Amino acid sequence: MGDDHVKRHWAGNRLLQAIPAVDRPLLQQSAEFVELARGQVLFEAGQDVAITHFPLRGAMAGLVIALKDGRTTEAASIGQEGAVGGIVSAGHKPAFARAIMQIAGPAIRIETAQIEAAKLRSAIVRDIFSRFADSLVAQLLQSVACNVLHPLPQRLARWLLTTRDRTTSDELPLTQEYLGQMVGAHRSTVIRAVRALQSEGAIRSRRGRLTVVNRARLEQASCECYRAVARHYDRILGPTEP
Amino acid sequence: MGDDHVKRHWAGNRLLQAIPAVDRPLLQQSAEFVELARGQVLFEAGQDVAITHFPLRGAMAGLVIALKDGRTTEAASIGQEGAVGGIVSAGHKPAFARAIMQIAGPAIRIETAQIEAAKLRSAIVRDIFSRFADSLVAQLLQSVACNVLHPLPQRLARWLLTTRDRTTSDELPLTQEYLGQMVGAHRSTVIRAVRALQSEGAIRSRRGRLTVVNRARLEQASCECYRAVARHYDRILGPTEP
DNA sequence: CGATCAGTGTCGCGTGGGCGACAGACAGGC
DNA sequence: GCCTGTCTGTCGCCCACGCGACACTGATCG
Repeated sequence: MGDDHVKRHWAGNRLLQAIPAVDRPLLQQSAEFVELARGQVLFEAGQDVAITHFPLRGAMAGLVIALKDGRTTEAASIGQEGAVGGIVSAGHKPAFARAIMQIAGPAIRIETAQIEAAKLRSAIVRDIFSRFADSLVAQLLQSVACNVLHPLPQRLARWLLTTRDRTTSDELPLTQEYLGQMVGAHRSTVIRAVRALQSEGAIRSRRGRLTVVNRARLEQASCECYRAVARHYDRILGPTEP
Repeated sequence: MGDDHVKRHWAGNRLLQAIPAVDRPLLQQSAEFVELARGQVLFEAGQDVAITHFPLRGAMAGLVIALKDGRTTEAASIGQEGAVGGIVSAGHKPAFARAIMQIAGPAIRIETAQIEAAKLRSAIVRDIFSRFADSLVAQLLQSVACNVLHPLPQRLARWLLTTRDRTTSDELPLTQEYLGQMVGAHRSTVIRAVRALQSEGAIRSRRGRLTVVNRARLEQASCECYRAVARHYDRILGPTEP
């Protein structure tokens, strides 16, 4: 309920931060502060999404598509600039993808129904969520093209850059095996790409931890897709501080 | 304006058809019936989307991502089950992708602002568009995964199946070169796949025209992605007649 | 009726990357 | 300390597909 953590961390998510003070009480009432572990599933494909999660600084969730053969890919990622839940579709509909925590961290959880209520009441709230939905779709559109047209090394660099943006941190705690599942590539392929980036001085890779040491170099190694989406995010959601 | 064609063709689009009679007048007033040619651009990336198009039977639009090097891919397709315009994001925001007619045909065009007005007034209208937005996102999510995990022949079969569904027609007037741009593959690769499908008796290919002769075989040749998305469409938008 | 052009089909080369096997490094637990 | 499990790194095979070159065929138009 009216958790103290909630108010303290409210501004740690850009969507929540943008909600005008007048409209906050209802949301804050049903809001809870939670710590989410890596790998934690927020909802499964096919489930109704009763709760919407707003990742706070450092945390990142992913929308993951799982195939019958067990392989998975991350189709979109969401960090402190957005929310995971009934974002695009209002009301209760079965989720199409699984939402899973890719990078552990704090979040605020609010009942989706409350958000819907707030949207009905406030044009600004509607606008805020609609903007984020638009950005999310942009991310998806570009990823569809990127996945089919760009070789893995560039896509990997792109993924690292976006993840850095989502978490606002240069330290990414993840194994390369995991990384492979994200970008839909084999582990050995990932390693080759990681090593290349490392020898260019863009990143540094240690056991279970990956550090961005030179953002500019990384951007140079990435395909244009990163910039294209980032620009749209800035335009629609307002610029981000690095 | 109150074009006679409009009322006659209104039910040719499933979204418009679902709009309750009470809410129609405002929309119908600003609606126009148009014939759209293949290759016609509905809006460019970066433009504001003032007009929303509702394809009618036979017509299909695509959201296309263009790269700097000139290559393009279709990230999503929209037919008589949906609309192209300010679907996900309300209000006027720059479009992220280019919308282009992939298969020529009729459509109804309505000012996006009118649709927004109708959404404000009617919960059902809101629901209808929100459902379609949800389906569109599902299509995108699956495509991201599909493009990275499935080989071209399966993806091609999937594309043909969805296109068949969008246009509700077994005759697809398109060249293989064009087909290649859609699925993001080289022409020669497309031809190999087409020939394979043809020898399995799933399709028939003639100059600038492609015919689905055995839907079941085509579905067998496709990856699971087709079914996954089609099921979601049925669940969210209601079942389609074949 | 040939000329031209758009579209289809064939082939071979080169490579990105999937896939599996195996060998080190670095932890934490005993 | 050693042991076990997790993570990183290397290597080689092989196939899908990008890419370009070239030949064929059906339409349209003077």
